Amino acid sequence: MVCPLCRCPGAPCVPFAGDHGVPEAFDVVLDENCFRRMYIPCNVRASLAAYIQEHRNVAQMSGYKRIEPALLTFESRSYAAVFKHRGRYSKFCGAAWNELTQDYALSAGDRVVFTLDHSVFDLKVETYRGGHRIFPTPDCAFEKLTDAKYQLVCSAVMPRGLQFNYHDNQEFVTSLFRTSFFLGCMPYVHVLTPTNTEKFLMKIPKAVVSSLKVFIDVPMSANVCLEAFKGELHVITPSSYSLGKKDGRMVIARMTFNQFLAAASYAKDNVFLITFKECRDRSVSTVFQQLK
DNA sequence: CGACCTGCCTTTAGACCCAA
DNA sequence: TTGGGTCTAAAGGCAGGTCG
Repeated sequence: MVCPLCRCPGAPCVPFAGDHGVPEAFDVVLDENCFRRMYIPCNVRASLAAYIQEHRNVAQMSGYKRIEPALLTFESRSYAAVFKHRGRYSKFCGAAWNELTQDYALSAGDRVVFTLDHSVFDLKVETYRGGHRIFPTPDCAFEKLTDAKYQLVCSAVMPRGLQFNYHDNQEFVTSLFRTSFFLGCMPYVHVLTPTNTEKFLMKIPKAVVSSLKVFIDVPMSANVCLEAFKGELHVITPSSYSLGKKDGRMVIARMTFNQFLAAASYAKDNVFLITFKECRDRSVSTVFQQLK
C-alpha cells in the first residue's frame, strides 16, 4: 500500500497535530526503489521545503559558498542529494542520494529519520532498520585512503571469525596511521586469548615478522619494547623476543609480557592492532592499540 | 622442582580441482 | 560457471624436554 498523495509506502499520511504543525523530527519509510529516490511524506513535505528554503536564504545572505543544505548522517557523512519540491510530490534524488543508499546499503522498509536542527546548516538524518541504526558498510571507512594506505590496510592479518563494522574499521585506520614512527609493515589484529592472559604467551604470526624484515634487521632474539596507548596512559615495558626456529613466529618473553598486560590493564577478548615502530635509538617497539 | 622453550598435533581457512 | 569435495599451509594450543 502506498499513500496516494506522496507515494510513500504505507497507508495515507496522517496530518500532524503539533502546536505549530511543523514536526522537529519525522520518519521516512523507504520502498524498493529507494536507491533512485526517496519521497517525502505529504504531511511534512511542505514544512521540510520551507525549512530548506529558509536555509538557502540564510546561506545566500551570508554569502556562503554552498547554498543547498546536504543530508548529514549520524556518522557526519555529507551527501549533496538533490531536493525536488513539486506540486504533487517532494523527493530527494540524484547521484549523491544514490551514493547514500549504497554506502548504507539501504533497502525497502528501512527508515530515514530527519531531525530539523536549526543550529546546523545541513539536514540531519539517521538511518534505521527496525530498532537498530544502520551503519555505513565497513568498506566506507577506507574510502578516503590513498592507494598505498589502502593496500596496507588490506594486507592486515585478521583473526578468524572477527567481523569489523564501519566504526571498527574507522578505529582501525585511525590507530594504524596514528603512530608517527610506524614502520609500514603488515598490521596485525589480535584478540587476546586465555593463552595470552593466563599463560602470558604471545606469538606474532610469521607473515607479520616476514614483512617486518623488509624494513629492519630482525635477529633470532633481541630486546624489544612493548608499548600501549590507552587514552592518556602510555605504557612502555622493556621486553625481549625470540623467533621460533621452525615456524618463524616471534614469541614475546613471558615474564615481561605479563607485566605489560598488568600495567596496561588488558584482558581476555580485548581486540588489538599490533604494529612496530623504530625508536630514535634504533631499538624496536611493538605497539598495542586497543580497538575493542 | 619450576619456569620457559621448542616441537608436535589439531583446527581452520584458503587454494585447488573436478563434475554437473 | 559454479558448487562441492579435497588438500595444504599456517595459526593456535598443548605438552614434553631442558636448564637453572
